[in-house]
Amino acid sequence: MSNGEGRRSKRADARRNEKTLLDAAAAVFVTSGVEAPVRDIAAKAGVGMGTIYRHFPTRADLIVAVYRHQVDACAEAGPELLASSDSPYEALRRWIDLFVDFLVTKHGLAAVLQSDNAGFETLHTSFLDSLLPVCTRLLEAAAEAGEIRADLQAYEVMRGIGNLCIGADSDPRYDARRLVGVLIAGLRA
Amino acid sequence: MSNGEGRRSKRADARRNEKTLLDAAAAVFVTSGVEAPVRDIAAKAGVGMGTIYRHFPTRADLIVAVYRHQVDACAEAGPELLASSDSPYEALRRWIDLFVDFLVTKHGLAAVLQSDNAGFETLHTSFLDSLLPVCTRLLEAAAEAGEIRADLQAYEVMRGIGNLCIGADSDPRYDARRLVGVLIAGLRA
Amino acid sequence: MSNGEGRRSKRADARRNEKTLLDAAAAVFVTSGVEAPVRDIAAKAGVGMGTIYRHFPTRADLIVAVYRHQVDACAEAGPELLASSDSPYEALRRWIDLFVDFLVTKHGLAAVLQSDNAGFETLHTSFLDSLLPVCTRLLEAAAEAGEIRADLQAYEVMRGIGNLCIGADSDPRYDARRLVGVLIAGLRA
Amino acid sequence: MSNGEGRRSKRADARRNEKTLLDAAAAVFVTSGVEAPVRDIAAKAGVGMGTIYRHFPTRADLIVAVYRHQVDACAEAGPELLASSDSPYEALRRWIDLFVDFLVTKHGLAAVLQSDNAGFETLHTSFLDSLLPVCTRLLEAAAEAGEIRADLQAYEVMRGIGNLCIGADSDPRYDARRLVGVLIAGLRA
DNA sequence: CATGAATGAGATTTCATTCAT
DNA sequence: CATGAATGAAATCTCATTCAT
Repeated sequence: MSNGEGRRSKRADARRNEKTLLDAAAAVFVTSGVEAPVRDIAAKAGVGMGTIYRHFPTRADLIVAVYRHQVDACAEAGPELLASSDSPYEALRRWIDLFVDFLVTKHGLAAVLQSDNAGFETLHTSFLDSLLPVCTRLLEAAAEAGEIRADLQAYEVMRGIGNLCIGADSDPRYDARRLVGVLIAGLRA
Repeated sequence: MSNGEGRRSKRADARRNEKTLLDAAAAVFVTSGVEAPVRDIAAKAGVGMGTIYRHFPTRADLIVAVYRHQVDACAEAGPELLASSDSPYEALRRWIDLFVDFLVTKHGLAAVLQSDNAGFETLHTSFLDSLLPVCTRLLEAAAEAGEIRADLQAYEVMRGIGNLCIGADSDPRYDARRLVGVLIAGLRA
Repeated sequence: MSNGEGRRSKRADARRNEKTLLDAAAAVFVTSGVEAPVRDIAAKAGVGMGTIYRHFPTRADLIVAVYRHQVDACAEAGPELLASSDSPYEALRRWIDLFVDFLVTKHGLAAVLQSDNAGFETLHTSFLDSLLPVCTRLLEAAAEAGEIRADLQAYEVMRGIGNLCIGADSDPRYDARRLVGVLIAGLRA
Repeated sequence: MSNGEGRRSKRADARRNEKTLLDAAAAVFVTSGVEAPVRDIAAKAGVGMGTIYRHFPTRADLIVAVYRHQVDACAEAGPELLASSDSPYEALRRWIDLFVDFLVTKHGLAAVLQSDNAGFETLHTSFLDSLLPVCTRLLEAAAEAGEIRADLQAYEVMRGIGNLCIGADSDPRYDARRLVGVLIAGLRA
């Protein structure tokens, strides 16, 4: 085996390894929530705990990586929805649906997103960096079209939606989607 | 000292002590949240941990006791507001303001209120028992007056409001009161 | 009420009180064993825990008092059995039956009787003071009659019997009476 | 270092550590009994408490491991004694000597062996699984040879012996070996 | 003298994080 | 670079014993 190939295969290995890790973490997050013991995730991935820590020094790093694709997809959907919807408000509504669908299926994610625990600062920031501009854009468009009030920051709206999604999966009497619908209705001018 | 007085003075003592406990717990809850270690609360009160357990066997019992008065006051304010407000919707709005004021000043309370942890079941139940009938009454009045949609359960509304209050005290960019206002606006028919 | 009467009735009260205590302790010992929490005994007696401690400073004192009558009765039965039995060995056998009957019906008593815990020293001593002379007498009589070996101390025999009774009530596969029978059979010359 | 070696050396390390643990536990058991606090055992071994729990999730697991070798040796000695002794009864007697020697030197072991505490169920079972068949075999052989009565179960006999050994080490006036001798003598037909 | 509230040591158990192999 | 054993701080809860009322 040549050095070049060796190096390349190592990189490939590392990528595969990281993929395994993220899949395992995602699976454990579904059943045990995003605060599941590191040991459980490592076990699911079939690696040592040290490997998790090497790739993702903090839990926030791991969570960010696990949901990176879905968050990016959500961010990217914003402009498309704005272009394809009948109105900015409709685009906003549909985009928020996407965001809510994402959140309510992630056991415990909404909860850590608003956690004031210092360790989750990164997570908070990362999600907001991706989504806040999109949400801002949609809110501005709807506000400019006179469809909604103009005095609300995207940060507040997203945070509110995030909060409404907390614990949505463990209580059949509570329908986060419906309440978010009420909130969005409340934005109307 | 007669037996009667003796017994009474002991009870008075215990009551005084319980007051100390509740004050200490309230204080610790403010700084460390309602999930603060029992040891910390005991230390703050200047009592042994056993004393906490004697008075409040579970953490839920303690939290309920700490906030009992405020919850009751909130519950009692409902009918009064309904009688004194210009409209049922206005009464609802003002009552919810009270509820939100209560929640946002209780570090971590909103979070445990929606926790699916079995230990907090009592807490959950206790709060709902007091407040749900009041909220139901206000929602029905407003719905009957045609001011709001009639398809939302009080449970959902209260839970939504509770969720919006989570973490409200640790983030200056997030104003739970304002968002709850948006939610209430969204109830309009 | 005269002083004399007052004093006498107080003594009567104290006696009644102590009787209540012992009955309650006996009852709790039956269900929870002789190491039951002091609180439980006090509750059963309808008195404060301090009252228990006043009358019986150590647990051993309480246990001794609870079983005083039965131990005395057992001690007194010795000479009678010796007089009325066909042989000293037969008297010994029947006396040990009494002792075993006493022990196996006292949940946990046999266990604390051999405990090396300093607190139970009194208990140990008290029981032995009453019963050892009786047992010694019976063993000597049987030994002198040539029915059993003469090299065993009463202390050892009683302790052995006590040990064989440990846990006899919680295991249907173990019959302490039968094993004690084997032990007594083993004493034969 | 190859993977194979790396893995093997790690296991060797863990084994060494486990040995340290067992030695420490054995030492603490001698001085403080088999119910010594986990913290004490960890301290003696110079490890964290978590290490104990990792290797031996329950106290019963630890006790079983500490005495595994001796119990096995005792079990294995049974057939040998049967083959090498002058009579089955003699083999039984000598085997029971081994068992008693084992028990009386284990502070508190005999006591937990008959404890009805659920946590010690495993311990109880483990010991019986090893020793009961051996004892049964010896009793049957002696019974068939007409040397002892045939109506006693090995369980009862072992339990009785175990009981006789309780507290044997803390009382110079009590010689468990001698009393067990009496019990065994009592088995004679 | 009786009460029972209060004390607080002590035991168990979990899990994030480190680091020797 | 990976492993997972080890660490040990934290938190909970119990109950014998004391002592203010």
